[in-house]
Amino acid sequence: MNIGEIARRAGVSRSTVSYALSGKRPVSEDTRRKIQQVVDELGYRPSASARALANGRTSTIGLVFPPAGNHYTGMQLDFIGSVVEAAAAYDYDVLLSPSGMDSDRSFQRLLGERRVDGAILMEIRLEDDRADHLAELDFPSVAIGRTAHPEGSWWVGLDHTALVQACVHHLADLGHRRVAFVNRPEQLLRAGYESAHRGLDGFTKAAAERGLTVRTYCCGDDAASGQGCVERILHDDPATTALVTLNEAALGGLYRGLAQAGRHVPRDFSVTGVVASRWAETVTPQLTAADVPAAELGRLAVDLLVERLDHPDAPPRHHLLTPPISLRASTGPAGATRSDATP
Amino acid sequence: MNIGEIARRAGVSRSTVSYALSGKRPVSEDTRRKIQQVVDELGYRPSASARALANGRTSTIGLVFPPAGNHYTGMQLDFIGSVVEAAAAYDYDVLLSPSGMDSDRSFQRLLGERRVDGAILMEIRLEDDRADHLAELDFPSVAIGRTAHPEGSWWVGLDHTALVQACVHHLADLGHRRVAFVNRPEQLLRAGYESAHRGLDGFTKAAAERGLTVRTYCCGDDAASGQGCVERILHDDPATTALVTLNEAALGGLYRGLAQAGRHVPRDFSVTGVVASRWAETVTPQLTAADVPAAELGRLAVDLLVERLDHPDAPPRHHLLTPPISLRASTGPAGATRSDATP
DNA sequence: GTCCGCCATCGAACCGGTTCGACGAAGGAG
DNA sequence: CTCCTTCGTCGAACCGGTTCGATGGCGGAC
Repeated sequence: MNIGEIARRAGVSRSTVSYALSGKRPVSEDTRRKIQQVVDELGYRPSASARALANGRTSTIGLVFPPAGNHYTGMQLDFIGSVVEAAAAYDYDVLLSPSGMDSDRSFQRLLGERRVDGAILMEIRLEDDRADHLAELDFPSVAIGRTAHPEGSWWVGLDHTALVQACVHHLADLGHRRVAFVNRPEQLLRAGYESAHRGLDGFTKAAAERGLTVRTYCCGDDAASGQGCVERILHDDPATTALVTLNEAALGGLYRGLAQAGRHVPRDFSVTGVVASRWAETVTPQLTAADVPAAELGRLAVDLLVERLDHPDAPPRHHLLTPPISLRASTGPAGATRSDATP
Repeated sequence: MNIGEIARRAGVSRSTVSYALSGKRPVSEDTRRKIQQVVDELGYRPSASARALANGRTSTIGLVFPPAGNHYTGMQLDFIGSVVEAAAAYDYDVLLSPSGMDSDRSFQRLLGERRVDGAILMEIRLEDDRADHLAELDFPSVAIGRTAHPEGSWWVGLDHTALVQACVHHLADLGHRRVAFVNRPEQLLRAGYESAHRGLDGFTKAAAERGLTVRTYCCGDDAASGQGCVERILHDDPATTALVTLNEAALGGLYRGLAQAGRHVPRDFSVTGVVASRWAETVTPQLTAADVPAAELGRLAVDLLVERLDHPDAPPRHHLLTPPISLRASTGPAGATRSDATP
């Protein structure tokens, strides 16, 4: 079942078989047919390991994501799916690598043992040692998200700052004056996760611009935390009439918390944020939100990585996406009937 | 940066380096130290491709899941995460393969090109050509789910029949007499997806046992379909007071449909089913459901696969899980106030 | 002092492909 | 008829590890 066996049965040399299959040198029509026939007969496929060893490319890309400790969110799922699909279109396989730190064993495997030709990094931090490490080695990679200093590197990302700003302006336009921000978990914020930081920046900036009274919260990635977070918000400032969130996984909990506090969405309270559309459509009322185009980001990341692999000297490229807010049903004008507004 | 370089710098032969690092033959303490020092200095790591070629094992397992066309559900995400994590603990990498059919290009890559040592199959069908193909080749694999004839093969799975039966009995015990079943999409049922079939069987069987009046529905994997499905249910039989579902992704839509029809959960209408706990807890009221232990299934699948790889002649093993129903807040006694019950 | 055995190390072959340089036959130009 | 190309094919080297059999040096037993 190796190339020598094919060569013998076809009555030619191993190199001829190789050339016939790769087309890298001309082979006479007769021999080509003969070889192809033997190959088809035996169902021969060249060994990926041998090929990788010989030409130094594995035809595999690594997808590096954080360890499972914190739950995966729906966004991450969509990324993974679209990356795999896009990679398959370019004839690349995808190797999953759960990796937190730079010194990580799994990360070392990918790079040190040369298991992959390139890597896609998820869940980028503003100061990201994995990204720094890859840049240092000049290892082909594309980040999903951008670090504090993205110059000279390849990435695709969402303009979280602008997105959250748009959410705040949307609420301010509706007349909301007291707004809360529900961020990702505190440990992620402290670790420097890009979306958490830039989202928070955008929130603070836009709130200042519009002269809003705001509070910001961190919230665990699950329903119970979301519910608790709403309780904190309404306890800290019962006059709050709206919130903006980046936290997809807490969304259901946020809604539950509001319902239990007797706040009707959107009549008494508006909710918006940055969330993948399939999750925005799951809650009732459906969430008015900047839809995260996770699948598109995944596809673009693969496009960029393949370009970088094909042209090692190409100048860095990136894509910064700013999807519009999809108006659904979770936001409305402030100052409608609210029980505790008229004591 | 290859083993020859290490050997030269340490003043020994390549084989000695190999033995020093693998420990497969004794090496004097002095040489071992010298070699280790050079290795550390240069940060040497043996090439995975070369090693795979030499000893015929890639230290990689393939995770085969259906193409992205149909959305991924939360369950699948949890599987992927836990499989990757469990595999890492055994020093295996995970290669993702989107694969529908047996003749699939991607599937051929995995097997034909020997990219992986073994495979884990997700989304098993009762008659599954991928599973048959693997069994025929005697290729080490573990299925998540079991085919119609699982004898002699390795698998982990959920007893969907028993789980759905438990749901039906729970509803019947509460006095519900007219119950609907919301299954996965019709195309998946027709394709023979195991969970859809066994779940339906369990539903039909238990309903007959308890003498219930039932209807069964297929429902797309998204919120809009769920909402539409509830409309169909209430149109077909307005006296329906409960439903059982396997369809995680439609859950939010089911709730919305009920709310829009003026049915309060759980006062007017009970909802239950088989759903991962994190999703059951997202909706309000939280779903009483048999919690799918996706992470545990993933881990067990890896355990079994590794065992099979280590002991090629071991007899087939499997794990059939039947998690209990978690009582939450979405079911209640039938026959409470219902507007259209008293015209 | 000689012989035996063990331990540590080495050299060579092998895994299964790719690729380069060379070589022989056929065909065209002179 | 010879010379020079061109085309198709072959053999050998190489990618970077692993593994087997062989070899050399040393110490202990007699």
